[in-house]
Amino acid sequence: MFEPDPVVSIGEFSRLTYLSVKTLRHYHDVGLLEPAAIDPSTGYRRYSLDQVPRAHLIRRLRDLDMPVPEVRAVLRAPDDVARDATIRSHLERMEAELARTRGVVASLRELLSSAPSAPLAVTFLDVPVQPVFAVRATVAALDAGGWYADARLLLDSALAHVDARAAGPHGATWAHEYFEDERGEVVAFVPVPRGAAPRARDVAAGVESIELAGGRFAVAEHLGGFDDFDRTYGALGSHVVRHAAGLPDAIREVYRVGPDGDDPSVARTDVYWPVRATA
Amino acid sequence: MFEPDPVVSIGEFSRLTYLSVKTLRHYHDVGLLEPAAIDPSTGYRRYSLDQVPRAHLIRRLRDLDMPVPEVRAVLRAPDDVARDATIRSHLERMEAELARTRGVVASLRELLSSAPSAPLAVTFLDVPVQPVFAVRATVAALDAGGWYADARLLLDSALAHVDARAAGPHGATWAHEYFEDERGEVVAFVPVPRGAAPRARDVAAGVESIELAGGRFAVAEHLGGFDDFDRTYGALGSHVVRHAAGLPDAIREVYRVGPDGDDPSVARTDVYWPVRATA
DNA sequence: TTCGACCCTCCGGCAACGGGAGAGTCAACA
DNA sequence: TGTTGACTCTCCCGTTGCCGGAGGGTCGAA
Repeated sequence: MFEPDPVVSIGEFSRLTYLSVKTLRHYHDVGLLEPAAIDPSTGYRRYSLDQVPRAHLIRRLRDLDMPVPEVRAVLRAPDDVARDATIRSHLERMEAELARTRGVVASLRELLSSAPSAPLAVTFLDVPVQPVFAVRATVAALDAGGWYADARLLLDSALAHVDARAAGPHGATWAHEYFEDERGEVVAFVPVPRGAAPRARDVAAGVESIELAGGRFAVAEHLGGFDDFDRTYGALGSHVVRHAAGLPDAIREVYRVGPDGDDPSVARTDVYWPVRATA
Repeated sequence: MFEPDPVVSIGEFSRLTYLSVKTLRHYHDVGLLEPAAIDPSTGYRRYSLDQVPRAHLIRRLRDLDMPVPEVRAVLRAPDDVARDATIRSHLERMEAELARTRGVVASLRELLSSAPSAPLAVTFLDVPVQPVFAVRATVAALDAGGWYADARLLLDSALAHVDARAAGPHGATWAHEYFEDERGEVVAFVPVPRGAAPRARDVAAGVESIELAGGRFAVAEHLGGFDDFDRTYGALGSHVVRHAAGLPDAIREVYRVGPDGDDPSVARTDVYWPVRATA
């Protein structure tokens, strides 16, 4: 007694799955959920009842804004381990996004609290050439956080193997295109004593030994996390526009005090904005 | 000594605001942030430094996914009260969204927990005609929650004024198009004793006195909140496909036990799926 | 003058569908 | 056996908030 699973029309399947007819057709087009059969003469889609659970899974994943290609990966996962890994990584991204959102909300409140934003203290400094270990890449703004964390690990590792202390706090330079296109060259660096050279294997991993150019900079201290960086940039850049002439060189940040675990409010960053040397 | 605020090029303004050049041009197009001046011969945009704080505010609101028209409303708000109201309502929507997401995650875990989902108990019932007070509307799936809450208030108010008890728990019928197009006619109802009639003023508010058609239904009980409704529908509908013939009439839900505040797990809903009467 | 960096305006594309037109199909009732 | 009326099909375009790129003008310092 073999009883095949009955098939239903797209409208009926829609009621069984809470997916709209349009959506079902779309999932067919993109290969997420192929009908069990298609009438060759009329083109009518026929869905089998055993496709219902699969549709329910798709619905949940899509409700969590998982991108369609990823949903496809989950559905095609060879085993539960691979499947759960994909799902978990998506949930982690959602967590990260939530944390970011919380930061932005806090920063928004701050901005609206009408504390007339203490006028930023800006000083002009002539900075000498600085030997550093550096890791360089063209990075999109969205990836910058993760990329910098990796780069920093590389730098620390290189540093640990040359029997020298860092000659100052970590930092990074950010090219103009990074701001204008949300993607540009970034150089993560850590100052080293003159003459220090990384091991060949660190060089192979991407660590360079270079010198940061010296010159004149307008400098301001940024307090707190990344969500408020724009305010310091705005104030510092405005100051430069008013009182000096900017240069097309990369902006430099020096992370004197990092965030304390989850609390970004203790962070201290010096922002160096390159300006024309006064004659 | 009047010193006008300096103006800067779009690229420089981009650095002051952390907004990409493309984005700034886009905000110009959609009227979010008009440059302070435009060179009539070259078309070059010039931004004034005093536009920086406004740009920062826009950035934060957009980072919270506030739609552009709403951002515009915030910027044009006549006073801080109106402005904060718009922002608060957006934050509330984000909270609601977050709650929904949590529900979906829980429901996803449940689905994946491989508890082989106890086979749903389905019974067939012949239901008599039922007089009800009803509120009727064509509703989109996204608005259904809020709409039903309002409708229920109307029904309860109508009921309170006719000196009659409800003759059964609240419920609603959902037309086929509601599932197929994510938008369709919904009738919220509460059973009343035969002969009860609402006040004229409740009628004016949208309350009708009608009779729900009787007939044969496949009935199953759904446990818990809305995020899992698709599973009950899937199981119930599949059962109908296998053992009866469905009808194009609206599906009926009876909310026997509602969610307990934030806890949807105690809710009990009977789902009535119309089927052809057995001859 | 000349070069490279900067700026302009289109035009097209993205994700994941929804709306709607125009036309073919199906099933139940008369 | 028609004849509805509900159902389904395939395009094609629109949505939101930008990004990428082409093709071409502008600016400023050497």
